[in-house]
Amino acid sequence: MPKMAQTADNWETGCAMAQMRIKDIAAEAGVSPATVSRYLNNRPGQMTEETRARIAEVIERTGYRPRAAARNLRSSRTNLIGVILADIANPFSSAMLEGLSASAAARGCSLMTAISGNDPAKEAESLTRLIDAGVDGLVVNTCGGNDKAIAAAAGRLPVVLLDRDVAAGGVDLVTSNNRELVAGLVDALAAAGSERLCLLTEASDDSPVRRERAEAFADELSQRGLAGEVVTLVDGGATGAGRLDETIRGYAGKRLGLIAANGLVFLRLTEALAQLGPSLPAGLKIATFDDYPWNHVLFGGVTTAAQDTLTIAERVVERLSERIDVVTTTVGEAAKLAPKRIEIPGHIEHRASTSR
Amino acid sequence: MPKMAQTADNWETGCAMAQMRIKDIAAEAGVSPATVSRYLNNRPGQMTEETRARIAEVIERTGYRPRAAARNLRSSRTNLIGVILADIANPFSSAMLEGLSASAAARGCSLMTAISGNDPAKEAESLTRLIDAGVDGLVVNTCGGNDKAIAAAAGRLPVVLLDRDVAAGGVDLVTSNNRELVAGLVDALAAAGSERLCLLTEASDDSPVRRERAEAFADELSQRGLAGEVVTLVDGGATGAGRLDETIRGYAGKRLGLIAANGLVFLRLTEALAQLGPSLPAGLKIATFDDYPWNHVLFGGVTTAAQDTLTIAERVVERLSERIDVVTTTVGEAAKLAPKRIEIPGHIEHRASTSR
DNA sequence: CAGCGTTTTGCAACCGAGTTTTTTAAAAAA
DNA sequence: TTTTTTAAAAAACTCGGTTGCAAAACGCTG
Repeated sequence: MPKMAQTADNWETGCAMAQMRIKDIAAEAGVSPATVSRYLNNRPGQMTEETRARIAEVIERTGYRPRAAARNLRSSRTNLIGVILADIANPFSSAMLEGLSASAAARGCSLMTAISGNDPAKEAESLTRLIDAGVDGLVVNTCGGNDKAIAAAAGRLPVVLLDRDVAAGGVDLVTSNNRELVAGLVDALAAAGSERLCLLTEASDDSPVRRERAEAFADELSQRGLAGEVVTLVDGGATGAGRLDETIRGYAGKRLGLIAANGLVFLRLTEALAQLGPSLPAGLKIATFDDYPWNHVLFGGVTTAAQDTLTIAERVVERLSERIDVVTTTVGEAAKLAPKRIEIPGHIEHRASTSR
Repeated sequence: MPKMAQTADNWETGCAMAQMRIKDIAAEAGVSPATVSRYLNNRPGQMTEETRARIAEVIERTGYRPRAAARNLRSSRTNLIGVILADIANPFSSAMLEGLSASAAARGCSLMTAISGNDPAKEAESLTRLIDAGVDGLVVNTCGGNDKAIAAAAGRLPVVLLDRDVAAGGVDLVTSNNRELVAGLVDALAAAGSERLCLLTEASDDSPVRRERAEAFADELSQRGLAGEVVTLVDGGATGAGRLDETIRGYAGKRLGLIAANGLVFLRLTEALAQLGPSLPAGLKIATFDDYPWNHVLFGGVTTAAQDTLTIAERVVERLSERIDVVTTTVGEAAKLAPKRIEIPGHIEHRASTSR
């Protein structure tokens, strides 16, 4: 029987024994560190079943775990995915984080997260901090204002954008099919009898997503020959409530249909409508983006454009993995994968707020 | 002028230049790697102001960043904090994540996050995965069922529990002062004229937090001589709605006051009440834990026990840092810090639902 | 049993920064 | 000018796995 490795036993406490190194395992199993390493990584050179079993036994018994830092240094791979989120308070973001976490874990990766809170400076800082930490790739839900830095990062390591694109393009992007979702909501409102539609937006949101939704909205209206407009409901202070009142009163009794461009706008809309009563004014129909749990409850259920967050997350990680594999497999020059835009279809949850 | 280091320039693209190493910087600045290292870490040996400036210039110009993996290996410190969250959909968790992220960043640390989704198996897996990744410390918002594994982890590296304790104790815990919050809500309802109070709970939630709140509730009632009880509102399916109806009807007109033990329960409560009308039935007062954005909106505003998530997050990171410093500073035996329970006071948001 | 191909295994050189020790140079004192 | 004191920089070794190369062990055939 091979003698106990020096560092394995701690006579003092018996509990907090010193960390074992691969060479300790090797010594105890009577093989070389290289062999243990090959065992741990399933490397080409097959080893005797007997050797394999002996190593397995020692590792099992000692509870040995290889030190990640040493591994990273040699292989320059960390199995870490960096994630930068603009606004974690948004349920879309938290659902996304859960999905990313699961998809990454399924591939043996962990997530390093940073939250910019919609502050470009923080986002830039997170970008460098995560890259410095050595993440293998980055998922960025950008708040805007760092397009150049993000593009530069994408030139240095795999980057996949989440939901929001950068102006110049050229970086992988996974997003919902916003045009279809807008069409779906317009459908629902039109079917509910709305004659004039408003898309309610937020002044501070100048993201590509908002613009895409606004464009799609305008296109849908003209294609169907419907009347309507884009209204900035949320504009810093409480001015929005007045503006909404105006909008609603202006069209009172005229079969108005409202679409909240995101969850925050919907929240404000609800606030404003609450003064009018518990159920919707007669003839008023509403629908919203972002599937908050409260959408089931308010007004007896609000028709919602729901994004398929789980699939989006899965595809993000999948695409990132592709890029990571390419980078580690091929050499510099040939490692160019063409940027790709991936749209994941969402679906419309039809609820009471757009019933006839 | 010192000649360009070999790896610094890339004639091909000019953009993706090879990573520089500390020795390249040293060569270019005409000093030794050790000197650059001392510069980077502000080590004791003072160097000539001129040397310092030259190194700074080269680092600035080349955009050199030390490789974290190499650093980690040598120092066995990663500046990574592992975070395991039970349920990210809960706004408490997402707010906490934002706070932790900010507090950690302020200390130069990044967060590695894992989400258990209230699954003990996933939690256990996350525990080992994060520890294997080499985090300096762990923040755990446990879903339960892993008390032994968590205690064992706490014996190996700094661990601070968030909100939910483990049965055996012995691990640092940061939590809200739930007893005070319960007292505050009872106060608010009593002041609003409620004569009989119900604490509405969720059957599947068997956490120490729920138990603490239930106990505090019972204590408050007996101290004030108020009538009341704990009612399980949410119990898997829709049975809860019926149970609530029963409760409300049973006390109709008797000045009932309801407290939702958490946000999910409150959501179900809202659902059930929605059928009765937009505003609360006469004489019924409600209050809830968990400060969701919707609490401002529903019923004209719902009185809420709000936790001070930012402070909780800050104290968690602070405490974890203390432990990390102790571990890295002192040797094994002396590194025992007594476990500590830190309670952060929250506050009551008084809103329309408990007005007289 | 020699000869040859195949697998298993060990040696030793890494990865890149940090740290201790030694050497060299410069400044101060004699 | 020479010797002593002090500081700055170079060289050498460390951290703990990984990996190219080559030697050793093994199995098979003639």
